[in-house]
Amino acid sequence: MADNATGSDSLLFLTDEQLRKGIEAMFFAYRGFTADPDRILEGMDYGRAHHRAIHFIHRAPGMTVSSLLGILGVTKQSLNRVLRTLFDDGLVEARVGKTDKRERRLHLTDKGAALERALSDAQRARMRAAYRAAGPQAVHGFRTVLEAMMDPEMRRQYQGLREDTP
Amino acid sequence: MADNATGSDSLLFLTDEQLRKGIEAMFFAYRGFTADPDRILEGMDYGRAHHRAIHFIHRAPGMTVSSLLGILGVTKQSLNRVLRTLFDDGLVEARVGKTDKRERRLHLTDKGAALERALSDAQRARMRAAYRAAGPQAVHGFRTVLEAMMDPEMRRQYQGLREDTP
DNA sequence: AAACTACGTCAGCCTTGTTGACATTCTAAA
DNA sequence: TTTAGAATGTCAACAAGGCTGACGTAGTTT
Repeated sequence: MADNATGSDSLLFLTDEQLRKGIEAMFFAYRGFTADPDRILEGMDYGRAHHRAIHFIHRAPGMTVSSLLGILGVTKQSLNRVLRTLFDDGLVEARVGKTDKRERRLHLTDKGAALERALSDAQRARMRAAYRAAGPQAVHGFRTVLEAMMDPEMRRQYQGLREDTP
Repeated sequence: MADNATGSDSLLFLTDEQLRKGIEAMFFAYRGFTADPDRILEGMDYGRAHHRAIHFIHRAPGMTVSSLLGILGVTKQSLNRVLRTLFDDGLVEARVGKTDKRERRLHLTDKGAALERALSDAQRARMRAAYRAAGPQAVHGFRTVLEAMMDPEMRRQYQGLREDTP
């Protein structure tokens, strides 16, 4: 439990009203969270789904299609539609697995990495501004609560990603 | 700025790596955030869009269509499709404005309030568990960072809603 | 050889967003 | 008192990005 620093561990932070505020904060903040990348993407032929794929391929290069599927939590048909355009446009390339040739190991091309940078620069800029305004203590709390909100399976994905090159 | 409680206001919390963790935390946590209501809704003819409308009508009864439009940030055509089904199914009713008869003041019916309760009970349960696990300090930080992430306009919506009955 | 796995693909459907155009009713201003 | 504008509803068409179901092709494992 927390360290009761205020002296009033009054549980007032668990009232329905406080919870409602938290719920709405998630709703409004998520809009801000996606707004900047969305603005960059619009006009291109891409959307938020492409952003997510690019993000996670960048994060763990060499990731297989099925592990990306697991992280994104969509069907392979849905992901495939996205990946196909990324292949066709030369943003992502798939290399046949070394030990298991059925696997497609996903990597960003230079072009893909450039777009990734543009998107994540925009998203990080907002995040950085928010972090800076809130301070390190708040950031720690922010992360703690978000982690506690995740489904256990997602929490594993969140914590467990590593360089996916065996 | 923050109160530098740790003695090391090292700005290490602003590294790209820390920001990336925050970004992914938002992504995974938002999935958990919507999962429970989505489960309730599926099988009914409703979706997340209906949930949002119901939530905000509950929160500020008597709200006009255009202010709901402003909060949700969608087009009137899109909202109308949702509202129409809610009217037809008797979850929401529209009362003509007293002073301005062009306005439709939105209210939940008993049936609508019942669904709202089911949805928000589920969503609050997860939120409450997360809050309790994280503790009051963390919750405060959570809210602080989320607020700082919002667009200014959305922040006003977040802070400014009041009983919308003039 | 048979079974299973990883991946791709076709086809069709749904929700929820978008634009554009237009109609109605009511308010407010000239 | 017209007239402009605001609040709302609605029709049509389209797009993104989810979904299911079915099927095919490599490659692996048993």
